[in-house]
Amino acid sequence: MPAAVRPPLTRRRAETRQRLLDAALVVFAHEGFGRSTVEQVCEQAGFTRGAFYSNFSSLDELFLAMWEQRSAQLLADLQETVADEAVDGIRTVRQAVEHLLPAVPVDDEWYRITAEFTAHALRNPSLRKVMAAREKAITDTITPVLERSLKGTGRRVTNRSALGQALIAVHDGTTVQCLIEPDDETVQKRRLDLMVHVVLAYTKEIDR
Amino acid sequence: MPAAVRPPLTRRRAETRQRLLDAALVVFAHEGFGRSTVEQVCEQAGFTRGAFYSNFSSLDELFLAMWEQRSAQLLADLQETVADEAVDGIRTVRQAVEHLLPAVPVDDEWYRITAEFTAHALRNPSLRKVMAAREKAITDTITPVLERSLKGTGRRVTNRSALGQALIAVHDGTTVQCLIEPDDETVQKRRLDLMVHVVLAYTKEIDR
DNA sequence: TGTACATCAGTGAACGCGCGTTCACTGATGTAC
DNA sequence: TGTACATCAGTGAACGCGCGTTCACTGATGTAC
Repeated sequence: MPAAVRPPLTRRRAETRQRLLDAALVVFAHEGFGRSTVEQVCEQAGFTRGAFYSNFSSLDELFLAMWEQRSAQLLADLQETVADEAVDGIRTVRQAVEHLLPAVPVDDEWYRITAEFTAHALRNPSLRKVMAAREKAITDTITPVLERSLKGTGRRVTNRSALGQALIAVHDGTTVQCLIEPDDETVQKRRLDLMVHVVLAYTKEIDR
Repeated sequence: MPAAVRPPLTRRRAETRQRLLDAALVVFAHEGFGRSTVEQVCEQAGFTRGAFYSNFSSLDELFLAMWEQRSAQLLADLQETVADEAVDGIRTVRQAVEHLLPAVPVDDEWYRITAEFTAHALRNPSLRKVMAAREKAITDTITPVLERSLKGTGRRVTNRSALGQALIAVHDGTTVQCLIEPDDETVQKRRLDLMVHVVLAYTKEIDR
């Protein structure tokens, strides 16, 4: 019972949309957004091109819808994964980072898409806003989770939003490095080290 | 007098190649690599399509050639800019970072291209190697320059290559943030802060 | 330095495919009685 | 619950454009004498 400003959106229609969104992820990751065609997306989804135009007005629109849905989903998954985990055993910042990092998967496919979306957003002011909003959402999700993990370490965050921003930058920057050299273990280790250093820099010991 | 394994490459030919490479930068930055066409590049360069095929076998090849040339050029420029500058006045790590950071311009156009090249490289193993090599070249250029700037600060680098890797990650990660929110000064300031923290983490005081 | 010739490099027309976009249509879904 | 009808949602054919790719050609460049 949607308080429809938009047309009611029947079940059939919602399913078609979703199949197109799912197909978009697969095709864009494989071909690259720029090289993808309406035809390819429809074939992947098992529809004819008419179905596409009945649901979206352009590939750009589909790309945006898919990216927003997917990144929201990733955040939700992250939160769910980490929310109920015990943090009792965590005594050091390194342990806290080791606890969180695996919850953010280094996903090849998704990263390709994000990189292209970023490039795309840099050409389009309204997409920049979408990306900026997404970044804020990530910070808002990550920081509380991190603070919870830090409880047993005797340290507290000194500047929440600066830490959030720093972690995103480091996360994104090191993700590329990990994906470019997937067999190099040092890259992975240094990624973790760097995050630990950053968390240390933006927290301080609680004086009692 | 090239020790030609490759055909001698006359001057005319070299100029045509270069004009195509320059045109590629403009067009790819504007349209995105995936959305660019041979026709557009040729028009920008002032040639017909035949000229393109006489010099490159595909847009992919042109993209790679352009990216390699450009990023080598950026590194060379960086080195030249910073090489002769005085570092006498530098007494703190913050000053050292403030000295270096402006030498690496935050270039919108170039970043778009790099982001797409990254996405592209993630689909293509031999391009991954190109990117990995590039990253090594960056580290090799940056680290000595940074060490020179650190002379007056009484600190020395503890792990060159880890620091190099960390700085690249932080640089790339924060560059996106700066480009996404170009009007937000905090983002810029925090970028600098983060770099300072990182340099501090990977250096230590010289004990005398 | 000038001329004749050979090779090279870019021209531009031609071909055909693939794709975006539209639209009359039909089968699926929902509603009223 | 069943039937008749209305609306909706995706089909698939059709159209045409833009582009990739080729190639016989011509004008530019280089070389030998």
